Amino acid sequence: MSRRSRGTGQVRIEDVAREAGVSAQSVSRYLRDPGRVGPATSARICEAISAVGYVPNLIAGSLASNRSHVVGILLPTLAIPAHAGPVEGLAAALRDSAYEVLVGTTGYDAGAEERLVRAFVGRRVDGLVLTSDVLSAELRRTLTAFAAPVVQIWELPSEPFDMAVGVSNKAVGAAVAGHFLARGHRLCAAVGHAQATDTRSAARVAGFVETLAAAGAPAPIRLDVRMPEALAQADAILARLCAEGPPSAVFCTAGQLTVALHFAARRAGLNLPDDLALMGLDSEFAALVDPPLSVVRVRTYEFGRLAGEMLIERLAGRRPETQMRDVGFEMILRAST
Amino acid sequence: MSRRSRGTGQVRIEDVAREAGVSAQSVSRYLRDPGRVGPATSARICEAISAVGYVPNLIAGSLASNRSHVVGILLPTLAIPAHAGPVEGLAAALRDSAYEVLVGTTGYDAGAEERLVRAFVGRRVDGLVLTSDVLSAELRRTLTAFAAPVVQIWELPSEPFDMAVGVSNKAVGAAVAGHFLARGHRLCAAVGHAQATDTRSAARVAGFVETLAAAGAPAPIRLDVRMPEALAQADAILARLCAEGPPSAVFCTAGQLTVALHFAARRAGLNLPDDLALMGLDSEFAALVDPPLSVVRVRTYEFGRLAGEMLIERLAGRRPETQMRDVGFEMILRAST
DNA sequence: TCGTAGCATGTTAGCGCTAACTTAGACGAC
DNA sequence: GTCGTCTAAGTTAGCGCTAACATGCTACGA
Repeated sequence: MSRRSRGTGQVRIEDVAREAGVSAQSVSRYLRDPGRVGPATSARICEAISAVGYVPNLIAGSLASNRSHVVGILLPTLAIPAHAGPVEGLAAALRDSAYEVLVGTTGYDAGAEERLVRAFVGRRVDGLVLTSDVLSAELRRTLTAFAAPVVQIWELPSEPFDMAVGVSNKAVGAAVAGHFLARGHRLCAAVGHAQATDTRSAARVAGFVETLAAAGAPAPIRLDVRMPEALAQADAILARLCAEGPPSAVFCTAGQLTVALHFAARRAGLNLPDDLALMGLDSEFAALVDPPLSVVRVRTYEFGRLAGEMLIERLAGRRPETQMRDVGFEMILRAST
Repeated sequence: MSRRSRGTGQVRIEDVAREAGVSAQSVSRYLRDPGRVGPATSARICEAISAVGYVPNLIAGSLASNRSHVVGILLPTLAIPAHAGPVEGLAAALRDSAYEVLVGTTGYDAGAEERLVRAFVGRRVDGLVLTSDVLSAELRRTLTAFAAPVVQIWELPSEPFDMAVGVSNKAVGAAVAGHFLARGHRLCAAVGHAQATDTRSAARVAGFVETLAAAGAPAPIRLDVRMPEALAQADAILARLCAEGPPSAVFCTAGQLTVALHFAARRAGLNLPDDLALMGLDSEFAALVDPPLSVVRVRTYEFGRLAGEMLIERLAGRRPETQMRDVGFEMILRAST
């Protein structure tokens, strides 16, 4: 069974080679591309591997080949399905390529992001997926020196570092504003995310505000909330909005809070959409509540999947035809607006 | 700035050593434990590092020290917050320990699990967190040979491989059944998860069924559904349950489906809890719907956090006092039951 | 004065693998 | 027969770091 040697006591490639009566290099070749060794050798190596119970040491391989076969992804949190989506997409895209996914969560903290990028660079990841559209000068310097492919996801940065996959969050906000205007709303409200590093939420609100202004509507009521605490305070948030207006339509970019506001509005005796129109980003329950919620759907899984594909292209030495991909969004209009 | 050498063109520890006028070993010592070099040397090394822009190659370090400083975690999917929780918890527990988290999603596929474990073993992870309570003989063999600490999370296995953090899913089901019985329900229903490898959902249903049987209640109606597709078919699922009973109480262990069933029941004109009692696992919306849902809360974040702590203990050469930790659960009784 | 203990630092020898080069042999064109 | 070409395999020399051992120095009690 397991044939030990000195050192760390691991079964090494040389143990396989000895067992099969070939050189270590042939075993190495067999493992990375079986077609490059003869059929008889191939068979003997295959047998030898299971005979000695060999599991290649990918760390040693990484050092020798200068390829870690690991891709890193940084995101604010995994607790929100919209952020977990890209990780799933990335893992799916890399599944058949012998790449593994290293995950770092920043908790919306820019300092944590820089620390994690340094840790990932230290591990010599072959590619990096970031959830920030603006990078500090320090970070750009680190990444430039590192020279690995980088994909920024979620937003389409005005100054992309390398590649990007995302959506124009500003366009999302503008589309919602356009929809509200078309329905005849004038005084609107926007509920955003209070995390300063969540530039995506800020961009959606900005697009919303600008479009209303351009149409001559009054400036919308604005409120920024902290998630997930705000979920339990939906009644108070709704009351604050109404106290300043009340608005006839609310755009909520803070994830699940939209559904919570829906319940709060019903508890307050408001009829949707006549007393209040409500729209937000997609969530699992948006279609289930009564009346069902109009939403903007952004396919975040695709962010990760496409990022993975672009990284693979680059790591294979090819240059993807597009460096910046807009996944777009979908307005799903239901009874709440 | 960057001082290149031959080879891969990276800045190496030796470049720092030359710049600081010390040996490479001193730089290595400084990096891992600054207290082990003299203060003057320390200062010169620190300057030299930023002067040459050095980022240690952790891959080379791993090979030499036989410690990867990476921990792997395997889970069925990240799309469900209950499964993303442990990853966050693990990352949080490891944050200050210079360990990174390698994530693998199996999609409830046992084959994928074995593949991923092999890939993680190949990367020589220092520890492993698994979301399975039963391991195949093949897997046990691989892990035994690998000899790294392993924590199984979610369920408390009858035959733990090494360490475990979880909850007795059977006790969860039993507690819900007990609650239903105490409220006078006789004919109940259990909606579970159709994925064969989701033994956690199966255990909850089993505990539920056994407790009802022990109390002499009729065998509950049982239904297994596929998630997340079932979310959109809540009306049909409710209709099927009612056609076979109707039951007076439903225990739904399939995540978010409980909330969807709640809406379906209201659409069907049923009053909760008089016409139908409904209870499930916790979700963000359970408290928000009307009437609010009774739930069982399981702190999955703690699974990951405690698993991380136990791994750190073991990796530091200590033996955690308990090898198996029951995080327990909480029954939150609201108006739906 | 010596011995030895303790600390800071240097030297040596790999960790397990693969890139790059080398060799051996088969085959066919001329 | 000679040469070049091709394929399959072996040989050599690291990848960048750290464990383990070696060295040199200072301090201090007997």
